Amino acid sequence: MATSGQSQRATKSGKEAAIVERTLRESGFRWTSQRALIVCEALATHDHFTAEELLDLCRKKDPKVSRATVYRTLTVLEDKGFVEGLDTGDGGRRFEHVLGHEHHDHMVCNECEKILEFRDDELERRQELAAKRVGFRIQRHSLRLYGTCKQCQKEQRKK
Amino acid sequence: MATSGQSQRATKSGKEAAIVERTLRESGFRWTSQRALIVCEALATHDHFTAEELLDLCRKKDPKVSRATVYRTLTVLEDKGFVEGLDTGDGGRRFEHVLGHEHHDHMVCNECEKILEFRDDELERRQELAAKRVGFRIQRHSLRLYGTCKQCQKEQRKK
DNA sequence: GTAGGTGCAAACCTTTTGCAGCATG
DNA sequence: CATGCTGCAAAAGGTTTGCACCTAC
Repeated sequence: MATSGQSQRATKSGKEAAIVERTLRESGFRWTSQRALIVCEALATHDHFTAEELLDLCRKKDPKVSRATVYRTLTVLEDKGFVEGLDTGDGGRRFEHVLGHEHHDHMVCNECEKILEFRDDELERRQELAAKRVGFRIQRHSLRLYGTCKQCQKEQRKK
Repeated sequence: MATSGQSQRATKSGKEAAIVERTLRESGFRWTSQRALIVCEALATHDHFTAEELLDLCRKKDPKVSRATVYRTLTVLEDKGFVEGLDTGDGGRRFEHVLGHEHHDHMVCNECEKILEFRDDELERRQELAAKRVGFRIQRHSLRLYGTCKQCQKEQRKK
């Protein structure tokens, strides 16, 4: 039951799961049914999910997946770069899958908690430049703008 | 015992503490000896401190300050913009005081945990621009570059 | 005098860990 | 069949909260 295909159709996320499988196997990890399920759910979610939410998703399909396994798998996925953790600023953490997504940054609405994604090449370039100036080698970065989204601004004006 | 001066000399951080005092009073908060102490220690620290470290600093001067009060005061200071919280990426949080500092961003070395500060006006401008494009109003932002600092790169090369 | 603030301890939440049993390679 | 992985429950951080007492205004 630990084959790559599972019952999923040959969708984009099916292909992506296969990439994860291959990479983990090549790194000496075993490919278990739990990992297949967790990876599948993580890739299928287009939201920014918490560990707990991912656990819930997995338990809908297999009620006995343990919290510890979800955490352990998330760690592996993060190490291998398939998933990226974002601090939400209030002590919490959310994850997003990276596979098949271009790099982007985030705007977090303080009112509705919505997360908007954006990208600006010039921003990326300036960061590289700033790092180069002091001889710092960037491995990854995190840019988050906190504020109020368009919709919530409108609602505030109504009051 | 809740006067603004305390025993501190009329230093920069003395003046700054007075600003915090005035602002909090004007917002309807009471100025207590505990808050004076916590603010004083937070302003005097030039490092990026954790809540626990701040508690320790405070307890050196008054051993009975409670952890809860430090947390509650940090929340107020953060709300009022005197202090800024940074997620360290590993689930922890550190704070830095903002008063008298220009805004800056951070590079975090994964090897030695050192935090370098930098600033780039063009970066700030591009962020504003990106926000404007989607009608987002920025309240604050957080940009962190994770990687390896100059020194640690050297040491890696030695090996 | 009365909010609001404080200290204490317990509660909370998220994440990690020890261990015995199980499944993969 | 050996090692790595899982599930469970307990432990470990870090932060928040309920409550009785205290203190600034």
